[in-house]
Amino acid sequence: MVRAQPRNRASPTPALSRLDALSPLDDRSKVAIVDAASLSYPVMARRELQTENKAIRSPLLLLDGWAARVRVLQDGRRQFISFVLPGDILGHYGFSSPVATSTVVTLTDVQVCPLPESAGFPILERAYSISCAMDEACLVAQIIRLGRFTARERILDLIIELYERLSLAGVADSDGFAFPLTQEIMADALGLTSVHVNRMVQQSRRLGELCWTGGQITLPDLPALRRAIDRSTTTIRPWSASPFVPGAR
Amino acid sequence: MVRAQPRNRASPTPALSRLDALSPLDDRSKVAIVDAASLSYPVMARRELQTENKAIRSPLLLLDGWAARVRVLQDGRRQFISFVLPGDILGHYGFSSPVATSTVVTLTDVQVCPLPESAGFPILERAYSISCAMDEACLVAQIIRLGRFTARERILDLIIELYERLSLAGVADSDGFAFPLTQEIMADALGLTSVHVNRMVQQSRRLGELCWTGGQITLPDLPALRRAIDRSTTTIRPWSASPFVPGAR
DNA sequence: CGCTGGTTTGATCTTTCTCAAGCCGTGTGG
DNA sequence: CCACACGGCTTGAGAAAGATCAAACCAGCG
Repeated sequence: MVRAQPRNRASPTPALSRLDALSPLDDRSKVAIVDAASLSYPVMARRELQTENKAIRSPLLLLDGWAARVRVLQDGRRQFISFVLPGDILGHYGFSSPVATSTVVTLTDVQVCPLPESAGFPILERAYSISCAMDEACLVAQIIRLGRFTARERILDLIIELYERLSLAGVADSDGFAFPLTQEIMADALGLTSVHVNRMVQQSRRLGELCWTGGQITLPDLPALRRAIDRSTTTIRPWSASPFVPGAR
Repeated sequence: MVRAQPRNRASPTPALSRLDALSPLDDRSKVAIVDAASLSYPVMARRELQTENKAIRSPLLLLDGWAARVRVLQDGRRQFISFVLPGDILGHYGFSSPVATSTVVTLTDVQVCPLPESAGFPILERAYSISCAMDEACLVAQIIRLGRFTARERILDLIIELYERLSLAGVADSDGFAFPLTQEIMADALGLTSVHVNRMVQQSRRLGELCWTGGQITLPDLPALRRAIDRSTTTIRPWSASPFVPGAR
């Protein structure tokens, strides 16, 4: 059966690459993703994909572009909660909750498609479940940044996280990646002002740890950066680092 | 069949109360909880219930006492990620991850028991799933606090959240509740120093919005507080509060 | 050419941290 | 019964990180 091919159909590659990296997919799952991607449609920047407390139309798969979970306080203060990158899942909460827990806005023009149903696809289900665990890990990372990192650490740590997530989706190469965030958005993600973000970024540029121009970022020495910042979710530390050591800061 | 009754067995009531409030339980589920509670055992304060990157022995149900998810950086900075209260579930991640994503320490002496299996209990499964969604909502709330709230707002907002969660488990009454956290722990949860927490708490006491003595807290005018702080996860706001209003802070 | 959105810079102010000491209640061993 | 050690709370003075306000700059674009 020949399916009509919509022009401008988004590539399923980032989603395939990411989900497959999280948990190896079988052919059936891959076909499901490719099929879903053929139903992709574009959404312009600055549109709400999901609105807090409103029903979720259907869980989505982001195929291309960037989005973010955000909350805006009554007095206008804005906090970006997390970023949604190509290959990420949106609005899929185990099996409860027909209601969105937060607003999701597009930061760039994006391509989305309905998320393939996982019922009866244990392999796909597993991938979704791991994706969900990753989301949680990102929230935790965000808490650590906001709670205990300095401005400079916050900025670099977030950039590294985004870089690593983009790599998973195969949309970053070792010598740089497209970075569509403005300094103001960074500020509202990191609990800072854009002025301060700017000054810290400049400092990092001067130190040669960060090249950021024209929506492109390169990290000249990623391993060194990872060491400088405490990016050690995966590190096992000795007893001395017990949560109850006194004199900690 | 008469089961031997261990002395000092913890009450299943908070867990029952909380889970039933999240999603009404049937008798079968209640029996499962009560049975599990009969297997409860005590753990002293300042012990690790779960260690980051170590295998999870088995998912747990906290029956009594307080615990917290925490991360400690190499240089000793400590961040409490979230608090675990009576009736809360621990180490249950959909069906993936045999590995703990963060360390959980007891803050007081606690009583825990193995979490009843939910396989084949759709009703229990649903309650767990909602509990899990609540956990996520708490992480998001924590991000908002750390990112965009002032010190005073952070403190009051966290106290209100804990009060509301304790109410769900039925272990808080309108005129106050037991509050075992030290100001230092509050500080490490809120990204502040204990000195500053102390000063802000005193200010709130002077203003009469908070009574906190001897491990007991009362909130004389909760509705007013909720209004003063932006605690409006549940509020639907008009278009003007779009994530992209300019001039926001 | 003149907007527009984003970045950069400077000067000043505020919040929060740091360090250091004192206080207070509780429990413990002499 | 007292001394004192301990954990947690309180207070003060000075320092630093980050916010605020305001203006200039700069590139892309209609």
